[in-house]
Amino acid sequence: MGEKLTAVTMKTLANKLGVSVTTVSNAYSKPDRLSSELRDQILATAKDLGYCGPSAAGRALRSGKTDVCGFLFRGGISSAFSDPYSIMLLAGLSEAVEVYGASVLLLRAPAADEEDNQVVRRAAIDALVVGPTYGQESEIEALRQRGVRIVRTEPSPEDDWVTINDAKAGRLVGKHLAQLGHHRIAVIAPADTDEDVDVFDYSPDRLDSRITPQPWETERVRGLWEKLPGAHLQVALARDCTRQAGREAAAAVLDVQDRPTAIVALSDVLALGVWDAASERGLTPGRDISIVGFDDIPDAAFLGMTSVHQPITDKGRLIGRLAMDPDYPQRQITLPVELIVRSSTGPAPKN
Amino acid sequence: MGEKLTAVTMKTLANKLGVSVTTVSNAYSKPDRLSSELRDQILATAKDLGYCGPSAAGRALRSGKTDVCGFLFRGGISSAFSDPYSIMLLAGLSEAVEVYGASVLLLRAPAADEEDNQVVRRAAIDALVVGPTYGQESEIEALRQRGVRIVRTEPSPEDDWVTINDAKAGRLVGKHLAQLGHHRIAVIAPADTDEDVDVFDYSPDRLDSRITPQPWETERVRGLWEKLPGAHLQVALARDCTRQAGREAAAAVLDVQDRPTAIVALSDVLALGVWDAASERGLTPGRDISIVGFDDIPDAAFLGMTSVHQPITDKGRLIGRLAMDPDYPQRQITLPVELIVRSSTGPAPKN
DNA sequence: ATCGTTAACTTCATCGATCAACTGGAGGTT
DNA sequence: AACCTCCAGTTGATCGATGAAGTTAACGAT
Repeated sequence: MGEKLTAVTMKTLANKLGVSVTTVSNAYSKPDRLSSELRDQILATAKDLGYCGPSAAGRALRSGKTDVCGFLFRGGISSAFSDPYSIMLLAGLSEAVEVYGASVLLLRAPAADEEDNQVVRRAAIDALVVGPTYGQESEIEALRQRGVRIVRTEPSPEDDWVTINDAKAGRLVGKHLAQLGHHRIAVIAPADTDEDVDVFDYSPDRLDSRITPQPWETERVRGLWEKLPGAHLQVALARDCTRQAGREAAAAVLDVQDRPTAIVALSDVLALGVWDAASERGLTPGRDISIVGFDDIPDAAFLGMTSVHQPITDKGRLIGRLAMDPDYPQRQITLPVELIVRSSTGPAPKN
Repeated sequence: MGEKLTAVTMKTLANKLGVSVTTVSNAYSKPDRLSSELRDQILATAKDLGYCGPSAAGRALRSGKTDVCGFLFRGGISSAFSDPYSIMLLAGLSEAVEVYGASVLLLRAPAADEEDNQVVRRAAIDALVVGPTYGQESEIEALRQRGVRIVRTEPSPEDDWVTINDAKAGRLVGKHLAQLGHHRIAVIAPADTDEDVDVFDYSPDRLDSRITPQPWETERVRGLWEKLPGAHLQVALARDCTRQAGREAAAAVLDVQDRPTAIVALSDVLALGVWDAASERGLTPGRDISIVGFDDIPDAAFLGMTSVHQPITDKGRLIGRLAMDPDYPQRQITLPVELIVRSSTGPAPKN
């Protein structure tokens, strides 16, 4: 009987007060278009009736604004949350987006073999942040046509982006290791595969053929290679981008006769795993073996990891700003990188 | 001239194919209501015209479903991302929510002193996950009236929840420390304040008056107290729930004449800070001083922290299920806790 | 006295999709 | 032959709000 048969809408308020629906709408979104007395009266009545402001759906449909910024994860959500890099990026992004009164919607990108996922197409968003390249460009294209602004973390001709110079990051590491006299070097790269750890001698083509080529990965290795002419460069593929996977991959290159004198992990999470693997074998990082990471996440810095710093949180903030503000002047941005030398690297052992 | 004046909608498709809009709609959401030939034809045409599926706004308005689950953060987003607990919870939540084809929307709860934030009211969500209690119940109430399902991480008469028995968690720790012979104990509690570290002798009332009473905090201390009759229990308030804050708070209780023999941090992140503070003073956890945390996060487990384990990711998953499935039978769930004894606790030193 | 302007509202059309109810025909029943 | 059912669609109303374009009345300027 006394059930709530109809929801409270602007119409309810309008009828009760004898004003038009538009006026009620204005009370919320354009306060200067009506007398403040009436506005107060409307808001008071709203509170009385339990009306909690304009419905997002109606508003979104009519005005086309949702005040939501999508964040597209590659692979599973779990992978995103297991890497401090993603988390810090997300933190910066949220912070910036919040300033515009918007929120962040986490979207899972379908894996390459999944059928097109409706989750992304169905998202009600004003802008979409796309992480490291991910096959399904057609979905993104469709969203773009619908007026969704796209912001990427890698250069792209059509969209806005905020990135770092990954090749330079690689070169910084290469130069550092060259100066320390390292010649036998292993690279740990994430591969997103279930297979066993795979180790092979580096060449650009071979790397591309083994992993879904992610620009940030190939660029980093390329830069590294550039500054290490004549070095013996191996690549070990890690199952995914986690500490444990880094540990396993490192094990594969450490447990051989002529182990490398330096190990470069393409991200700090992997580098932490390398550290674990080294410690377990009684090797002291920086003395018996050099370890370098990328991204300079706090956990690694804390241990004394030599790493290429990038302003991750600032990157997130900038991305958020680009996403929410179509008038922000600079729309394709490269942030600086810097090698932070700590205790995990040292001269190559002389044996 | 050739600008895109009108977006491609279902109407566009319907006109082009000479069918009704409803049929186009059905092609997407009710495939069994039309012949598969026609459906294929519609989808093909959609691809041709660059139509990317039903607009979320229209769909949300008419059907009332958004396929979005809100997650309300207390305090700033930054605090949420700085605690592995939140992140693991979020990971589990996302994973579960995804199964229902939905996504997670991150919402920042306004601080107590901010004016009501529209972000929350404007959110287009089917369900809302509310973390540790947060003042603005009226906003939540309004959403509830609009049909948004509320799921909490703490017991609540009106809503669904998934929680742990915090008092029991406290008792487990208390019992453990009692058995080890500890009598001088300090508790590190997060306070969300900018003031200096504050240390005082424990009593339920005093604790409540110092911090915004969060049930999980007060319950944990209460349980602890229960199993430590006659012990000298101090409380030190940490600025917030970060490692650094834990370190500072621990410093305040360590740098005194009769320092406690055991320190209980109300969360593992804080406990890590305590560990740092102890190490800096040359104290070995488990021998010179015992340290206990809660939540059993990987970083702490890795170091050997004694902690009360709770299935955080599963908690997130369950919360997601409750949020997305109104028919899930059990709607108020208490998950088990378990004390994991590691190297950070040991017998109280005899001096 | 007339015109222009502004404040404070109202009217009307519309955003894009979905639901409830209905239709025409093919096929099966009794 | 009359009746029922199911399939494959159609029609029309509607979700809740907002932008564009009026409409008043009051006021000041000329």
